[in-house]
Amino acid sequence: MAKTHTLGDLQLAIMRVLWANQEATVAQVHEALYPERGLAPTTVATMLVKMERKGVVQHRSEGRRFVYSPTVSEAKVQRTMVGELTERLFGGDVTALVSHLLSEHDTNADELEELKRLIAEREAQEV
Amino acid sequence: MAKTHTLGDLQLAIMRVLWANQEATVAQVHEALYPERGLAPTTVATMLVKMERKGVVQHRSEGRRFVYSPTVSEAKVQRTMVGELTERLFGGDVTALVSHLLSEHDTNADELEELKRLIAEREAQEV
DNA sequence: CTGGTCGTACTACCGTGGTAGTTGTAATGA
DNA sequence: TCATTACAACTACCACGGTAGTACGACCAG
Repeated sequence: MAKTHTLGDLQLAIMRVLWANQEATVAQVHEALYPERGLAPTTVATMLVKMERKGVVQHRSEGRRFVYSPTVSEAKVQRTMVGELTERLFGGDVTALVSHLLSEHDTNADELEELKRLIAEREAQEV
Repeated sequence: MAKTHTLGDLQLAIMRVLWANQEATVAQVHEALYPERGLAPTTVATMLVKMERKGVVQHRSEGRRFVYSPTVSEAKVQRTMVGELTERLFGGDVTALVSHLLSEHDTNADELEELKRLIAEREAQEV
């Protein structure tokens, strides 16, 4: 059931604005997204209503305006969505996903260094 | 608008059957998926029609039956979908995705070893 | 007081994934 | 030959992401 926290493209764009600002009015979100997307303000408002119904944002009234804030963290959304994709595409095998990233995405030397560092860091914690 | 190669859950399940068997009839796909999903045969057939319209499978007639085969590779679909997710969720930063995997997904020691091996392998090619 | 503007509420529409019933036809078996 | 069955074709729905117009109430400027 809990299809929760799987967001579409626009929804993620809106969340990014909210995550970056803690909270924002419809107008502010619209303003932030307009340059790349050129959406109508009502589109953003409608989407926010849908997102609230779904439980990923909430709002409070400030005068006539609604101030929206996220109710889920970026990390949680990432966890859910990456987990779902890993499950669907790699049968839940995380190393298969990383392996894929290494072979298909042309990872450069710097990135490889960075990855080694991340793993070493992780190993340190592990103990 | 090449939104191509972004597949839903059932579509991926169907593709996995086709990838595993090179080709399959509707009945064979249905048979393969029935245990976990309990779908009607017509559901599979309808989905295959939609997938063909979308260009990810093709079919040839064999007597009265249709034999479907994939027109895109698993690697290509993975590349597209992982790429999209990476873009949407991590602004295209692959190391951010891996970092996320390491911190949120509880990666065990064996997996870490495996990852180091993969990176070393990759580094060897790099030179 | 009154007209425009700001901003939410409501409604609508399209595309697509997912699910399946109904129908028509062709093959098959009694 | 005729009934049953196996299949594909067609049609229909729902949910949801995305997009936006219209309507209505509040608020501000003359």
